[in-house]
Amino acid sequence: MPKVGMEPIRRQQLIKATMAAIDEVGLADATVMRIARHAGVSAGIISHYFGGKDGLLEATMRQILSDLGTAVAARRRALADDSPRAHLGAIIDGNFDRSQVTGPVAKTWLAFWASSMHRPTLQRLQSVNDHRLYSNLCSQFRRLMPRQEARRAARGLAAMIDGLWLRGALTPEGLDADHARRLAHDYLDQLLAAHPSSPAS
Amino acid sequence: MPKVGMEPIRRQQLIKATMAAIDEVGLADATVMRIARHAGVSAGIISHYFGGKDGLLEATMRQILSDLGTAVAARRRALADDSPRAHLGAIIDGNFDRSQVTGPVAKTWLAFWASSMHRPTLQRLQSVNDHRLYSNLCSQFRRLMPRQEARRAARGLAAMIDGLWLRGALTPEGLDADHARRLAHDYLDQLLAAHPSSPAS
DNA sequence: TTTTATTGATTGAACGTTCAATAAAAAAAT
DNA sequence: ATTTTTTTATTGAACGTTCAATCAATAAAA
Repeated sequence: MPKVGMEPIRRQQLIKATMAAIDEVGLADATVMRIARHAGVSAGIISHYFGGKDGLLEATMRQILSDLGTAVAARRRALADDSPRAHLGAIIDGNFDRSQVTGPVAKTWLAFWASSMHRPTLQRLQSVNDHRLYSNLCSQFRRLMPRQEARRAARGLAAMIDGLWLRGALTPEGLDADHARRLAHDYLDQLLAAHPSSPAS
Repeated sequence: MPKVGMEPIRRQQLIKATMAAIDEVGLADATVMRIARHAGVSAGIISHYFGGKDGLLEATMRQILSDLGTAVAARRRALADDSPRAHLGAIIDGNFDRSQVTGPVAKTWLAFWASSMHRPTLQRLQSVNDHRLYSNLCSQFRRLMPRQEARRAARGLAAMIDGLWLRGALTPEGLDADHARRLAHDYLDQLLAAHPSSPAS
């Protein structure tokens, strides 16, 4: 079947296969051969398109982060009003969309999260993403409260989002996105309730 | 140096060395030889005392969970009053003690968390521990609100605790336990504020 | 002298990477 | 249109490395 212009197709195939393999047996046992089998290709092709296993893993993490960023940005762009609460709500919803919070993506994300502690490349990606979330939250809270408090609120909401999502990834039944979203929104309401310019929702 | 009664000493040594190795290079690169070197012994001894690498990893996770349980239980026993708020506060504080939230323990915990998704033995340990936390939280909230709401509150607080801790494990500077504790307590206050029999703190 | 604790070289399995060989499509030539 | 040539995509066996586990040998206490 070799045709011209296979590169983007194969890259996408292999990234998806990587998530499937990690979902199936975990990052530690996601060998190149298992990933290749998921994609229906041979093991050698991975080095050809990604320079090696590490390149594929990095590309996979990039894909997940990029999907997440897209989901958040789309919801913020579609916002009716420009209030801080609306933006913060959109950020929450975007984080619980996460281009399907479905099993494979969630487990892959957590696996990368853990291994980003010791792989500089992944750590950089994770750190950039993390800073973006924090800074987005912070600048919205900043419109309603002094800097110090805004920082606290941002840290709290970020922790809540990550915590809900982490627990979702670990429970065998998977994340109940609606339930998680509701808890996060409730927390957001409580954070805003103590401050003046927040209309009762 | 071989003496009689080395077993408990070596076991403790090796468990500590396991955390040190995971802190240093991550679970994936924590080989038996590296762990043994950290403990100042040979690689073969691991199989002798733990039956193999898996046995050592399981024992290490058990140790962490047991330390956590001890920290929480101690604070609850030392409580002055028996109010739900006091118990919940003690649970929070115990979780942010975690027998030192210091680097090695925190990173080891997160590493196990991630790999518990695919190792049945670790998953069982993690699940038992998780259920204990949730059920403790739930029964205290239950004293102040109807079951449905108590469940929600317990889920929310558990997520907040895990989220704060997770973020702490990932930031290079490590977890700021005081700050995390304060955020969790604030959230707890907000959860309780909406309900009758909670005196203003 | 017996028992207990420990070592470290060895073994076999598993892994990622490489690369010569191959197969299929595209392009060029007839 | 058909054949030939070139290009692109892919394979899978071979290689070197790394790891966990084993076990005969050893060393120190009892």
